[in-house]
Amino acid sequence: MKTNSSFGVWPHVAAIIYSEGGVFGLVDCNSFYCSCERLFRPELRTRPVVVLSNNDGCVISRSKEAKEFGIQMGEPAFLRKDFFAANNITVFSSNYALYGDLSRRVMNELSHFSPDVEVYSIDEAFLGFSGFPKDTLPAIAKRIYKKIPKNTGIPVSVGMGPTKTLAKLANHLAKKKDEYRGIYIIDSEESREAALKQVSVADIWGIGPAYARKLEAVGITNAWEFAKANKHWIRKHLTVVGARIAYELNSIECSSLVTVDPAKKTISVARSFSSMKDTREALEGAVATFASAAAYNLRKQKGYTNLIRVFVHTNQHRSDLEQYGCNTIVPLPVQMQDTIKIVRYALHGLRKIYKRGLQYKKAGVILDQIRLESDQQNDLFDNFNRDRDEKISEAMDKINARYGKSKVKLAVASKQNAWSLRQENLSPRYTTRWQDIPIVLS
DNA sequence: TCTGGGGTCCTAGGACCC
DNA sequence: TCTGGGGTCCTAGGACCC
Repeated sequence: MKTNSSFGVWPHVAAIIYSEGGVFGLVDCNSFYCSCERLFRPELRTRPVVVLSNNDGCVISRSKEAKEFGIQMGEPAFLRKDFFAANNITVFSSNYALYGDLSRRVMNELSHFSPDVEVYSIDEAFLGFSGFPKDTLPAIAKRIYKKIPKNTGIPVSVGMGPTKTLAKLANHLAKKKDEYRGIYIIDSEESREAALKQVSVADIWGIGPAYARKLEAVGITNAWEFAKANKHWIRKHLTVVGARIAYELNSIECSSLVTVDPAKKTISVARSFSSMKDTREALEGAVATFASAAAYNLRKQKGYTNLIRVFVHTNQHRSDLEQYGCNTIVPLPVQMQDTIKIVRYALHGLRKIYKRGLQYKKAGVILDQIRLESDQQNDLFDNFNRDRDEKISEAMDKINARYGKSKVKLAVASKQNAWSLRQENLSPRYTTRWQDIPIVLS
């Protein structure tokens, strides 16, 4: 490919560089899940706290105090059980109903600071500040830093910069270095250089362990060196993804704000079982339940799936047991969205891969090739009663919305409680369940 | 006994079409 | 002797994110 631009093989970059320079903010909640739990347990405010993943499997959130104990992200909880007890570290099972609700409150507060908010994940958002006078940014950052904890109880860090990657990097510094007191703003060449020199390549947004290893192997260790490195080398070894990151670190915008959440292209539901399962019936119960949940999410975004994947595998951490893992693709004759058909095809897939006599630890269902309703093509030879099955799903959704999740489900999804989660330290749903709302005594 | 879950994007290669 | 080539779609695998 040959172009006239001096950007050679990156014409898309040439197109972007001449657009107006923006300003982005990244607001990130500190130890989000731990902060949510502490909100209703004020006595824990200065105590070490950790939150565990589904099934109480591994550590997924740590308070500052817990990090100081050397507890790592992703550590298996059972290895640390005694350590937690010995050091008086409070442990919570994850409570997504609570975190989701508090996340909505934080995002709502953030929308008061900018008309352009990209909710990037449950605990962070990008804000657009293009057109805001540069000298107002420090005051805005300070207001966000104070207002969010005041109004929601959740502490945050604030980063700002001319690209999303720089805002993210600024946020990283704001959070990691106490001297910045939760705020870092890149608004000059000096502040950009100072920031890049303090961040190692592995901590750049988009650089994972594999890319970091490649960079370190050629002597590139921090973000400043990466930004200055040869772009052809980067393009070749880190693909266009790496090249975009390098440009963004040089204040050249390659990624813009996404303020409407796009429809998902795949929807997956998968769980590890709290204890291993060996019967086909138990796996059928799990797969039917996962397929039902996935189908419900599919209908929520008004999508239709064209292809279902089903997978199962044994416990990979048990070298003493026979290992087996398999996934299968079930192409669908017509696109579909109703629970009854999706469960039927998912179970068909399971029967193809199920092997007798093994101890299964995990299963999952993935709906793939999702298209929007408006794109739907009717198949001339469609011999299903689409109308009937879709009406049943619609009725199930209505009943469940009114009387509670999973009040109505397919019989097969009730087969044995194969996949029930272990949640030994679950907090109440303080904000989303009437019975769990805290009572204040005056 | 016990090791999470849900996504996206990029690339290379094959199938298929005209 | 000479045995196309471009476009699109799909998949698998790898890398990344939270």
